[in-house]
Amino acid sequence: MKRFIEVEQLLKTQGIRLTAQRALVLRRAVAYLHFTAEELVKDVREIDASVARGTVYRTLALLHRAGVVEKHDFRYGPPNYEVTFAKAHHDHLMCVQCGEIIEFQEPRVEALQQAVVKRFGYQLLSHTHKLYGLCRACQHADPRRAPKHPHLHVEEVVA
Amino acid sequence: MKRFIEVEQLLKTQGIRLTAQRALVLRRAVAYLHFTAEELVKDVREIDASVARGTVYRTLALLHRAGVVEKHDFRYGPPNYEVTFAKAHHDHLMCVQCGEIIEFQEPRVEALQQAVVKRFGYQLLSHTHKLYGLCRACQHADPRRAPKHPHLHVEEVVA
DNA sequence: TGCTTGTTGAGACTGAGTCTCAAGTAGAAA
DNA sequence: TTTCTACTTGAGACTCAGTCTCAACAAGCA
Ligand SMILES: [Zn+2]
Ligand SMILES: [Zn+2]
Ligand SMILES: [Zn+2]
Ligand SMILES: [Zn+2]
Repeated sequence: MKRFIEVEQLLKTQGIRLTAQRALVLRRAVAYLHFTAEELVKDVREIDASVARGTVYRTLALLHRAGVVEKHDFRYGPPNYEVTFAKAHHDHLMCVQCGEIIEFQEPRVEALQQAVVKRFGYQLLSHTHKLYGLCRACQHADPRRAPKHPHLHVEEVVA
Repeated sequence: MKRFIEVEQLLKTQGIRLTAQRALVLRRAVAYLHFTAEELVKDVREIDASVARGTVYRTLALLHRAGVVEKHDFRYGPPNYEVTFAKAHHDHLMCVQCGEIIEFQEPRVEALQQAVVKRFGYQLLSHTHKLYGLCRACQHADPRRAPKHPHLHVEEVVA
């Protein structure tokens, strides 16, 4: 809820109108850690079926432009979105077997990125750094047992 | 041409049949540094219009399974493929303005990745590390001049 | 030669995302 | 309030990349 209100204020300062539909989309988005666009569509429409798919996509794009939402192209499954507003920068480690996503920070890598771009005369704008592997459980489990990239993590349930 | 023959031999040891269609797809693929699936379809069909789209995709998947081709999801534009067979591991730096792609190696980052996964008890299988920024030219150029993510780099022209 | 299996072309199909447009709001002005 | 304008929306058609199906077609083999 706190995140929701912070974002609400940010949008106001940017002159972006927070309609009822947008508020619902945002409220559901901040409830997730990572989510796909279609998951969010489904989730939102379960609460209010009159909200059109296009509206969810438009709002997602809006929030992205406003710097509230980031898009992650994980190699397995469809792209993932994340409300990164008011969250420290982090990169991701994913279990290719069960789909668990871990967020990590590694300042030494971030520093080396600057060194790399300097080598080529580039100005660094952004980066993605994703590690893929097997979590401890999946290293030992029967590979036929675990489902591939299932459910996403829901942080809290907002009514 | 050398790469083509090396790959040809690798496929033979894996018992994968190199049909005329597959050979054409492969021959065109090794001519590129990075390419999209649809670009390769177009390219191949310009030489032999009887080759079906499905065949190009199937061959790409085949080469991927054989460890010959890698897929890169750059954030801008459609996914890119690369024949990485007999090439040293590298990561990528992309200019978001003109689309230039630079390959770089940074062993210290590779080492730190191992440290990260160890922290979480993971076994590292693979990773992607992409830096996005502005090349020297685009930092100074009028932003309206340069086209966005254009042409891909062709390494050699194979008849 | 026939048998078996793998491969292909053609085209239907899918899923994710975009676009269009008429109808519906929210403010701002009067 | 009413009116004007600009923004937003729902509905659904559309696009594009990629996948699937299947009948026809080769390769390799006995
Ligand atoms: Zn980072
Ligand atoms: Zn995250
Ligand atoms: Zn690397
Ligand atoms: Zn490369």
